[in-house]
Amino acid sequence: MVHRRADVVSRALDVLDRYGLADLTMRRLAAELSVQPSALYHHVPDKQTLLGLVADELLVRGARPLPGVDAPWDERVLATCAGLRESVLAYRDGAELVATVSAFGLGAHAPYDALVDALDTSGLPASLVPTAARTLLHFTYGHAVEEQTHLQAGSAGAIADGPREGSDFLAGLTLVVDGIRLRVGERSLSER
Amino acid sequence: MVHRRADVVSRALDVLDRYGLADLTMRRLAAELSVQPSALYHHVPDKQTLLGLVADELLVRGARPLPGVDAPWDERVLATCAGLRESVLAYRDGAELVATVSAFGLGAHAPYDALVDALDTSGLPASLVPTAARTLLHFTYGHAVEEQTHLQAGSAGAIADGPREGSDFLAGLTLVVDGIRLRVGERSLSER
DNA sequence: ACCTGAACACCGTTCAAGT
DNA sequence: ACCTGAACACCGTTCAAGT
Repeated sequence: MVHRRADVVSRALDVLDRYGLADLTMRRLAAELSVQPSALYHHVPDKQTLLGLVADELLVRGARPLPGVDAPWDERVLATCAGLRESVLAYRDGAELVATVSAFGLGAHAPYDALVDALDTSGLPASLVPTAARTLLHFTYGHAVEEQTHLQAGSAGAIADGPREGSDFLAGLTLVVDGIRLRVGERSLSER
Repeated sequence: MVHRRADVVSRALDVLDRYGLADLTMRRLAAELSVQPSALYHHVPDKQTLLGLVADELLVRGARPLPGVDAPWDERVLATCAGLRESVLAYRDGAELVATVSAFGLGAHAPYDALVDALDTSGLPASLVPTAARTLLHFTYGHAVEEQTHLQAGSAGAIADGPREGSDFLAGLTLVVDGIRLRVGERSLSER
């Protein structure tokens, strides 16, 4: 059976969703493709790179139409973070995968770029835009990883824990970066 | 050579700092203690638990005197987050270890408890205190992991990247949780 | 171009047995 | 109580060789 890189990546995403990140091994993936483990290295240089590609594929599949560039900046920011959260929660261990890949710079650059793009029209000084974008990603990933950990623990019965409010995501979140208020969800931005 | 659990944990922390999280293996640690890998299971049920103990030991060693309970709540919050950041940055891969352990509920409960404690005196409605505490931890861990990734990449020469501003941590950060402003560094807290 | 087969250098964990 | 020795069931990756 002959495969291409895209087959390997989409099959890997499938394995991730069905068995989890810990079971997404090169050997498991190879077996799933009815191929020897070594054959994977014809399509991908190493596992690290593969995970980056899987994260990007996950994000592409979860992508929804975002507000246009003419929309208010805070709507764009909120839609980007909320969409990101929805995308990573849609796949088993998706939050951990994307957060890891992002931290190591192996992929998942699109959300950062989208945030920078939206923040560029916010009136926030350009020098603070990267910090603000990273702060929003920190919160979004951190929150999503925790949500997913508890959601999955609940369904697997691994951790016995109280129920979880799931709807507080970015609810009225305001970040102030160096004295600049950056409110998400209400479009206010005031200095000092 | 006879060991106790404390010896295993502190040696593990030593291996973490010298060789990194990826090289903190049961076999490596055993070799470091001049013992067979199986001997470790006399002191610790599994690796997961060990990592939790190592994270807690790291936090204990990095602990500094915090403002007392009579101090302003925002000073206490800021000191907790800043101290947490300092502690995890002081050990190689410390941020990743503590963040992971914390996400999986295997340890590192002290910072969360300290934040809840401080926020209890902030005037924030009690029902929002857990969310606020988790939000602050998300930001602190996310920021620290990213700082450390880039710091270590720079010193190892693995990733070539621009220089990094290191002093923007919690600088004027305000979080608004459900309409309640929670400003850190200036002790304001206003509703709506 | 795509894959096999075999090997290398590792993992975490278990368990009977020793002192 | 603390540890050894040996095994089990895995890893990621390389590389010569096949079609």
